[in-house]
Amino acid sequence: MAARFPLDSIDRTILSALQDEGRITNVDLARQAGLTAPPCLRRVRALEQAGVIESYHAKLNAPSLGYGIMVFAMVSLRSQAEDDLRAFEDHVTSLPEVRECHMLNGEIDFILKIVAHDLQSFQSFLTSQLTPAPNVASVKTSLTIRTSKDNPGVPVDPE
Amino acid sequence: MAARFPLDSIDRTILSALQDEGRITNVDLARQAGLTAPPCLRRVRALEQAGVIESYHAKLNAPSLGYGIMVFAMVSLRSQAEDDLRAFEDHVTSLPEVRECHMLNGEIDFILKIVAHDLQSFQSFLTSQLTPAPNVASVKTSLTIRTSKDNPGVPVDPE
DNA sequence: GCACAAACAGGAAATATTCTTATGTTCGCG
DNA sequence: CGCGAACATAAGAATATTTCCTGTTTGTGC
Repeated sequence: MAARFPLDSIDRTILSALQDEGRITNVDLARQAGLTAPPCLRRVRALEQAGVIESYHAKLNAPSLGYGIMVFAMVSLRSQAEDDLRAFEDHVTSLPEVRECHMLNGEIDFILKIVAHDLQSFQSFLTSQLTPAPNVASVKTSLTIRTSKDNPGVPVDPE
Repeated sequence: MAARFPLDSIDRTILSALQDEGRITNVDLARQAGLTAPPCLRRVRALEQAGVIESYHAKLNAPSLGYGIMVFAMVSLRSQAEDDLRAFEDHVTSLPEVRECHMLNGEIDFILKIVAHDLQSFQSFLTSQLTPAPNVASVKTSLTIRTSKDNPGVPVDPE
């Protein structure tokens, strides 16, 4: 669903509002978009169908759930053959502590966003699950001290 | 709202469901949690109030909105004095292309997640907004080739 | 140029569903 | 036995969703 779609100004207003406030009611959304409820809902459904809206999620407070640690890991592999890349991706996909995995260009092959309950459990995760994984050449990790900006998605220009 | 809160198994079920599916109806959520609607809604409201649920967001398809490029930028500053760190954070907060800004330990001071319409607009953003910013010592950027995992938030263990 | 039909998008009204509040009821505990 | 906490039931209000209708635009044939 790569969704090439002609998005007009009303669609963008809707998308921006839903990205900011995913549980806004359709009535309020329609008001913001300058529509009545039915056509607004039709547009939302069409945007979902087309894959422009991929999903909806609650953003949770990690510390409240016992996750006090967030780490970025820069991983380099020994082989960059497609099969080996896939194998690594499959491996990290199966690890719940790994929340994001992005393949990069340059010397670093992957950057991972990892969460953990505390430093100790992160260390044990690192040495038991990540560093010894097949084909891993090097792992450099950096602890997050604080996050000053964490906006979802992309800017939605009114246009 | 750092929210220390005793979360029982039902709360965790609710949080997990909302993190996965932010627009689930309270009726369905209650069914999953093994409750009727009213106590389920009370719990959701309490979790929102306590800051365990911070917000809700639609996840949008970036390419559909014309954002084909995602980049990680590793930034080092000349001074790590708190005022200088804050100044840099304030600066990137004002840049819509920068979606995330995390302060790290070690040699790299910040990692930024940046989106752009294309390589050209990213280059111009980089050279006009980021590299020449006050106190910036070095910026290393890595283009995202593909993202194989992009899960929201944290794992929610049933416990 | 003009009439017409088809396709499209929005609005109004009606219905179904959900949310929300008020009011009992049960259970565990002191 | 009384109390408080948490849930269920029930009712009313708000919302979502469907259906149908209207206006506009587009393209076509005369």
